[in-house]
Amino acid sequence: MVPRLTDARKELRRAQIAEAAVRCFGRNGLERTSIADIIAESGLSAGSIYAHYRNKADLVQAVARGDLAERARVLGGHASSDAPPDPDELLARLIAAIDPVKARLGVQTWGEATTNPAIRDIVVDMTDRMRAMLQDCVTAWLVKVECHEPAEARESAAPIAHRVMALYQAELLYTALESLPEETAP
Amino acid sequence: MVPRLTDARKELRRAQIAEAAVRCFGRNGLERTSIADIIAESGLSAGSIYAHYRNKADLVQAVARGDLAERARVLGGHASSDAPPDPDELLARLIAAIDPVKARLGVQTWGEATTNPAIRDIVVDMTDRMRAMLQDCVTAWLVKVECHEPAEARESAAPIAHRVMALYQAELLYTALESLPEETAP
DNA sequence: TCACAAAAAGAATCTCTGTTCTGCTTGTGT
DNA sequence: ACACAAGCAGAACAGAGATTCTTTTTGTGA
Repeated sequence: MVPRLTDARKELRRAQIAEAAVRCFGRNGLERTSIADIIAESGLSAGSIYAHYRNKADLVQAVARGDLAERARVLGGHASSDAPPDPDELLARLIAAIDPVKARLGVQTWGEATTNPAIRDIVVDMTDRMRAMLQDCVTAWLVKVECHEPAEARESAAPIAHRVMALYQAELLYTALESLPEETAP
Repeated sequence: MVPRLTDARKELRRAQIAEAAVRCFGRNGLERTSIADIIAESGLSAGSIYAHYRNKADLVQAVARGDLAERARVLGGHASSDAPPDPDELLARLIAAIDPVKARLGVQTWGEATTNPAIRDIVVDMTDRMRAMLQDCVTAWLVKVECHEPAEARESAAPIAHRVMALYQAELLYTALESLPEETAP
């Protein structure tokens, strides 16, 4: 009993594959991206990809999870600053941080979620989590800046957070629709 | 030179095929629906389908166009009543009219639009048109109920319409995510 | 440095799907 | 009522795509 790729190395390969997949998905969509495309984009081979992901669905799932997690991370960063921004400012910051490629991937993920239970669970879970973070942020603003009572602030924050979330998602959609995917090299 | 299907009959067949396609798409998604699925759902045959639509992309396009057109029609009906509703009421009415199957199809269409220029154009065009209708409605409300000057009302209506649109689209997304597609019969 | 199992490459496979082709059937103008 | 082109069914085809299998390479613990 001896050799196996170190876990760090293994994770690196997974990331390499996932990143290539993100580029392909952003360019051609989840379903129109073939394994061959990902092979070309990553510079790896079929065997290698299947050694790291059980199948394409597994890869798509990992990519979707990663994308949403990153978006949540960015949101967390902008939301939990010392001086809580007002809701308009919060929304403006979130919108400013939107990346077109990720926006396309996100919207594709929504489409996939409508018929794919695994993806649906990921999207719903992440959306709920992000909304909760927004609510925290708005609550902090209500308490610190608007001098609300903490008890009641949390309640009033909920519908505001809901709206910020909705407006952010709509903006994600518009960004996705406005940006054209870059062509693949000839 | 003699016989050809009357135009009405031809349109009927197209509709029959399109409706079957809508059911399939709502259940399995745009890309995971095969022509065989649509054949089974419609009770027609490959030959017949290809006699009425040039290919699958053409059918998808027609379905997307039809779905968006219907949504615009519904919006038009709710928007252009004698007593213009205030924006909250307008939004509530739009949301109440959402059908889960159509919501799923709509979200799938967004996903497809991110990488398919033909679909993208349809979505963008229809979105703009719907936003304009909302703006008309909000303008009417500002003038008739809030007693604004018509000249300035149109301008102030724009951002309100934009927000109503965004909140409506977000709700479409939530409906699509919450509703599970019904299983196909065993 | 060595031994060897895991990992990677790339060919091979096998299924699935869009589209076309071949006749039979049906609706329409006369 | 009839003739005949269009409509339609269903088999056939071609191609693409996911996944697996075989062989070569590579990284790790001793």
